[in-house]
Formats: sequence, C-alpha cells, structure tokens
Amino acid sequence: MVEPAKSSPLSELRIALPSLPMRLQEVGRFVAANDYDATTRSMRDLAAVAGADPAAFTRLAKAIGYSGWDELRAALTEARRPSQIAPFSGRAKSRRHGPNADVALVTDKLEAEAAGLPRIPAQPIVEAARALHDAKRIWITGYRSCRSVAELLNYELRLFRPEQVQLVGASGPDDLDLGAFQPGEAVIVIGFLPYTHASVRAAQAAYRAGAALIAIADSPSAPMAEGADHVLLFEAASSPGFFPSLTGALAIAQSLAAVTFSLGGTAAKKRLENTEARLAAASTYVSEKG
Amino acid sequence: MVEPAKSSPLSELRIALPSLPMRLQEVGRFVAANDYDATTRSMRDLAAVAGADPAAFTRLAKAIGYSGWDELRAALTEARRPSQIAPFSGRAKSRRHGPNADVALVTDKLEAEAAGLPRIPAQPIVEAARALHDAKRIWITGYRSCRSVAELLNYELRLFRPEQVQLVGASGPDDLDLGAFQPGEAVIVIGFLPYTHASVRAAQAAYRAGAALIAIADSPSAPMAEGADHVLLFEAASSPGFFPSLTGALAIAQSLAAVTFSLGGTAAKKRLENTEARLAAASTYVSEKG
DNA sequence: TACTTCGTGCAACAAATGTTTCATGGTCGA
DNA sequence: TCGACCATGAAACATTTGTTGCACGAAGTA
Repeated sequence: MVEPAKSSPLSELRIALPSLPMRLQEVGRFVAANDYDATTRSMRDLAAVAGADPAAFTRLAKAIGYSGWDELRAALTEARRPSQIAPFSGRAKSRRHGPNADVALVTDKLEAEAAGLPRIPAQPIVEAARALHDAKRIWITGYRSCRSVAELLNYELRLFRPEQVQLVGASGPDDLDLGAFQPGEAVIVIGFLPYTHASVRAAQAAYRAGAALIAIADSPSAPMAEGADHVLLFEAASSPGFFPSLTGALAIAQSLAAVTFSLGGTAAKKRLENTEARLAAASTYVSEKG
Repeated sequence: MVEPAKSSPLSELRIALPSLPMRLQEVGRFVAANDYDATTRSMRDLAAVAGADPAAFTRLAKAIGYSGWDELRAALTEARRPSQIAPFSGRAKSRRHGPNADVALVTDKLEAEAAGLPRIPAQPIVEAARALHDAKRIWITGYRSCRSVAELLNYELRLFRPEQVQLVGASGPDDLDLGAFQPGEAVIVIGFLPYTHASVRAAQAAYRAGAALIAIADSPSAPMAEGADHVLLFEAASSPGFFPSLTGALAIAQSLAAVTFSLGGTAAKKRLENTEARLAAASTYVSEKG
C-alpha cells in the first residue's frame, strides 16, 4: 500500500471514511466530531460514549494506515497542538512570492474583509428594514456577481414573507417586473462598479413608480443610488484579489433580513416556523443524530 | 484546609506554587508551562521530559487539593476544551430592548462575522484551489441559502474558465448532473446545518465517481465532508440573528476563486479580459464618468 | 446448498498507567 | 550530637490501558 501524501490525520480519516465498514464509519464519525475528547480521554471511555466496542477504535486506526489507536491519537494530538495556531499579530507581509504567496494572498484578503465589516454603518440598515417592514411588497434586483446576494436576500425574506417578496426577472423578462412596481412597495437594488444598465434601469423604474428604493452599493454616487430612499454602503474594493469583494454586501443583506424579521414580531416568527415545518415534512434535511 | 475559591486549575497551581517544596515547584512550573502536554501525554512521559520522578506529579496534585494526578489532569483538560469558543468574552449583551436594540443587533452581528473571518484557515483553501486548477471540469452544488454562494462561485470561475464550470441543477434535474461526474473533475459542495439531502447526495456521487470533492461546510463532521479531499470550514453560527451567517462561506468562495485565478496565470488572465471585453461590447455596463 | 469471506462483539492478554510504600538523605531544633 | 521531621527517588502495587485471538452471524460465490 502506498501512503497517500500525508496531511492532517482528520482529513485522512474523512477520505478513508466512505470505504470503511459500517461500524468503523460510526466510530470514525464520532472521532471526527469529538476529536478533542479523542485526544484526551481513553479508548474505553470513548467507546462507552459512542456506544461501540473498544476494539473498533483500534481497528479504525489500523484501517487508515496507523499502527494502532495510540499512534492515531498521537497524530491527532500533534495536529491540535496550540503552538502552531500562528496568531495574526506579527505576520510578515513582505514576501509576495514563493511557495506561500497564495496563502498570504488568502490571509490578507480575509483580514481586509474582516476589517471592512465593522465599518458598515448600522443605522441605515435599521431604517431600511423599517421600510421593508412597511412595504406591501418587496422586489429585489441584482445582476452579475450581485445576483447571488440578491438571491440570498430573496430566500431569507421569503422564509417569513413568502407571498410578498420577489426577485426581479425570476419569472419572466425584467421589464415585466419593472412595470409592476407600485407605490407602497419597496425595491432593493444591489450593485457596484462597474454598474450594469439593468440595475440602473430597475432603480429608475422604482423611483418613477413611487416605490421605496433601497440601494446596496459601494458608493453614494452610484447611479442606482440616485433618488434612493436608503443607501447602504459597503467596501467592495477593500480586499486584494482579482475581483471586488461581496462580503460586505452579503453582510448587509443578512442584517437587513434579520432586522426585518425582528420587526415582524410574532407573525413573522409563526410564518418562519410554518416554512421550516413544511421543509422538515418534505424531509429536505438530513436528520440530526447524537 | 480551606478551598481558596475555585477558578482555573492553572491559577490554583500558580497560587499554591511558592509554598511548595522545591522539587514540587519545579514540577508545578513544568506543568504550568506545558499544560497541553500535561493533558495529553502520560505522567511518566512528562516525568522523563521534566527530569523528575513520576511520583512528584501525584504529590503535586494532592498538594493543591486534588485527589490525584488523574483529577488534576481532568480539570486541565476541561479548562482547555475548545467548545467554549465564545470569543466575545465580557461583552455586555444585556440590553436587548429599547430604541436602539436593532442597531445593537446589527452591530453585534457585523462584529461577530468580522471576527470569524480571520479564523478561516488559509492553507486548505490554497490546496483546494490547486485541485480546481487541475480539474478538467468543475461542478458546484449548494441548496437553499447556500445556493447564493454556489452561484457566486459559479459566476466568478466562469469569468476565466467558461466552458469548464457548471452549476449542478442549472440546466435540468440534479440527477442528470450527478451522473455525469467523472474522475479528473472537481465537485464543490456547499452546506451547513441543517444539511440537505440533496447536497449529501451530490457529495456521495462525487466520491463514487472518483472526482475530487471539495466541501465548504460549518463542521468537519458535516455529512458531505465525508470522503472529501478538501474541507473548508467557516463559522455559520458565530453571529447572532435568526439565521446562520453565510459571510464566512462567501469569503471562502471568493478566496477560492481568487487563488484559482492566480494559478491560472496568463491564460486565465487572457480569458478574463476576453469575457470583460465581450460584456463591455454588449454595453452591459454604464460608462464611467468623472 | 455448501463454502468462503468479512464484519463484529466478547473476553483474555500483556503492557503501561497512576498510586503507594519504603528506604534514604538532608535539615532543623533540643 | 541526637532524634524528629520532611523531601525525595526507587521499586512494588493494583488498576486501567490498548491489543489480539476467537466465535458467531451475515453476505456473497460457486
């Protein structure tokens, strides 16, 4: 047998898991889920908690290439050793090349995005949520990469207001929806540089129809922010990388949904429970187990 | 003897340290300095490393008020248990009502999400990107709220690899796509608790087909992470609010796309330029001004 | 059906663990 | 100087640990 390129013992375990006998899969899952206890408590203890035979642990270890449980546990222990957590403090940002250039790219990206989130002003989000709460109907627009954010917002809002939320362009040409905007409704437009014509058209349609316009954008001077009742700003360019970041826009969308939900009070909660019950009944989800 | 108000076993140790016999002080200091090894390795091992007698550890434990070394180690183990992640230690979450309750909700949410991002491990993302780079074809799966992340990933990857990236279920029933998985291809599955059957099915299909499986999930024990070649973890539950947060998953997706792009080198860059040129020609974008 | 293989639980095994006892050597006070 | 006391290391102890051999039963094959 050939060693398949060492990495983390946990990933080795996961890789081998599906090809293992049933009982070994169970204990394997148990170990993966409780790896801290696996390193600290005894094999027999674990077996008792997992409801399995102690021997299964030894067999599991051997099945994935270790000489025994002791060796597997030693590997898990080393993998968990806190010394290698590498705090973000004094990380050298000098090297831009070499084997770890990509790792540095990712870390920088994540840090930059993390730094951008707290800079998002909360007050406008709350006000926009109030506007959504009052709206008879909610339209959501987003194109290109912003489409994903629009769809998430659509999904979350629909969980507790199914009949009143609609994604522009979901059920036909955009123009059909644009023509349906009415006073008393709210239109959310998401976009950043470079701005698409379609999103600007949607914003203008909302404005002309007298609907409440909520713009989620990277700049107050974005074309679809013109005439908007609420402008929610995020930093799209804050992160390095080849493409603007949507993390901020997504965070805004999620907060917007959360506040709107909390404004909905008991009624919204009931609706959400109904929706979840329906999904559970359709057995959409994998049942949880110990 | 009077118990001096329990706190952490380590602090108990430090307090009692000066009044202990010389050899016990040495051992005590060793334990305090290497508490991780103290919880994982055996008493005799520690004694060998510390250059002390095994019995000294038992005596130390009794000297601080424990019944024996086992009990001390158990206390240390519990004190180290990672489940108590709770990073926002003493943050007052008391005020949940009042006029600014919603603003506080948003601020907390954003802060929590910002804190979660730097905790995402970068190395696995880079490795996964390499797998994507090598893949002849890339499939992307995500259901319910994860659909939005899946679509963003699909969009960004398609910018520079248009013919080789496909969203599962985009052009017909899912099962059709699941059956098309092949060795040499890569399948990305995105999901978190509660897990959908559909995503688990996709993961299993990928495994069976011998395709490289990349799971973006909230837990290493997620069902679709079983057998995965790469598991990218984010914290879905870290943020307050009525729904798990997708910010982490989105950040991972963006980083994944960015690194894959950078691995693509000149060819990828050319492709991206072509795509952008085409979009510009179709006058998708609003022309920039001042 | 008969045979084989494989997964699984049980129980016995040797090794290792934490604990205790004992002998030694040192320190302090009378 | 003597004796009481305590710290300390080595060895013996009972217990617990991880392991392995064995038997039973299910699944697959000829």
